[in-house]
Amino acid sequence: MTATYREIKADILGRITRGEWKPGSPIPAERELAEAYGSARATVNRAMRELAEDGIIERKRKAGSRVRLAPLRQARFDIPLVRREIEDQGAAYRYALVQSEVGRAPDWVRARMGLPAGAKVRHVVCLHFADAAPYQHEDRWINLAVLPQARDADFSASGPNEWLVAHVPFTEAEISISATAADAGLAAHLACAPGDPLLQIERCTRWNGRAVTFVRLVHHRGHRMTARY
Amino acid sequence: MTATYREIKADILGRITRGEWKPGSPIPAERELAEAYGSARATVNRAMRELAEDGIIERKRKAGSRVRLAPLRQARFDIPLVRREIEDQGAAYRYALVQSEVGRAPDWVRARMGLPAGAKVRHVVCLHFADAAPYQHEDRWINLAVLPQARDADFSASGPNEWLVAHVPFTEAEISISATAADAGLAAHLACAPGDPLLQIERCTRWNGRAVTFVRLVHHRGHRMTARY
DNA sequence: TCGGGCCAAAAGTCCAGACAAAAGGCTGGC
DNA sequence: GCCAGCCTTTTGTCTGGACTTTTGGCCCGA
Repeated sequence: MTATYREIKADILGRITRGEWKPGSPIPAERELAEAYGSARATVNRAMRELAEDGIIERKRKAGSRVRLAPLRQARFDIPLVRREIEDQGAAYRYALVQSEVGRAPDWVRARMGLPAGAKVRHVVCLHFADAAPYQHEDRWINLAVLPQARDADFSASGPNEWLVAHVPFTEAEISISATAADAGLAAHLACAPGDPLLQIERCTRWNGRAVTFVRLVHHRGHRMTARY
Repeated sequence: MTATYREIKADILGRITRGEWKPGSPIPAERELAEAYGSARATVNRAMRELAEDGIIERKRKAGSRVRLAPLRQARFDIPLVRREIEDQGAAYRYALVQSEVGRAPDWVRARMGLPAGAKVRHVVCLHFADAAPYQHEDRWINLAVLPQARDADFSASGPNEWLVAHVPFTEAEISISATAADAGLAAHLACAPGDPLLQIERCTRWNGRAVTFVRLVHHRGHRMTARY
């Protein structure tokens, strides 16, 4: 036999999608499957583990594996750099700095980032264009207590995200997606009408538990994020 | 030594986040790491493989592993059943059917689902409440050519999603997120003002390449999807 | 200098066996 | 009947070894 873990995974998935093994019903134990496929248990284990990661099956020691009842499905959205995102669509990327200043963080930013009163931040507003059309409005706050070098960084030619990936090691982040209405400023920058519904992504990045940067990305009218699973 | 793959993964990740191994720079080969950690190469392999899946490092045969330059980060959003989503928030779930009919799919739905002209569909509109507040507006189209049993299913007491997970085996799906403005009907159902920005999720589910169902989920004003990575 | 072909290095996979860790279920005492 | 504690099943992980596949880099010839 000598089935690869990919073949085993595909075969099991096939039995599930064809309805051979129904939601809630148990799947044979690893030993049995290993014998059936003529491979080592480790190989079956890898196939099953990946199916569990994909949210297709549930596994419990002693109780065995079963097809998930409620398909707790998860969509993976890639979050590339805006430049990449735009260039991958075959459009020309252009960047424009709108505003840049250093000062004390306003209360709502302090609350979001968990900063102490009077914390110094660098505030940058900029725009990302795909060809001639505005694509994304970026409103970024950088915690100068963690990243003092950001005070003097030059964001006139390229965006703060590109500077950040080059200067900050890997971090944790919390990301949230919502809908917002264009105010006058956003409408002017994104070439839409005030009140238009826009997709907004907010991300707060932390390093060793301290907030490094908070960014609010508002996309052009009609933008959609797509994923497959 | 006898390090577990979790410990190895955490240690490598630590070296990366601490900046010890910088973006773009190479990571020692599996053999070397295995020796350093005093474990088998398979164990190191698993740690590295997961780091690659998480988008932290890049791996290539012969070339070795290196810390990713552009952190192609991916956010995972769980998409549970609405009932679960609401009950997990500690609110009481309530369901209400608004409209249900069988007929020919309008053109825009046919285009979205890839159906032939004149295809018969069941169209269901319903609402999901968290406690007394409207939470989500569901506009669903079910392809009766694939699921003829859906013609006579009773959606007056519980939503079509619950019926579907019980009657359809696992499927592929395409999901997309965008912002939309409330029209008069949505405003009335979701207790918001016309024109309010609302978060909209559209999902088209396929089985063996044929569209099973297309659903448009519009959330209450202010809803946000959150993920961590 | 350029290109093709070969080689070796690195990741990718697999195996057979072992032990670890949950956790369902049984049994016996109350 | 109920509960605690043990037993056993099942998954989770690890080992040391092997073979496979990919591919960067070297060598050599044109």
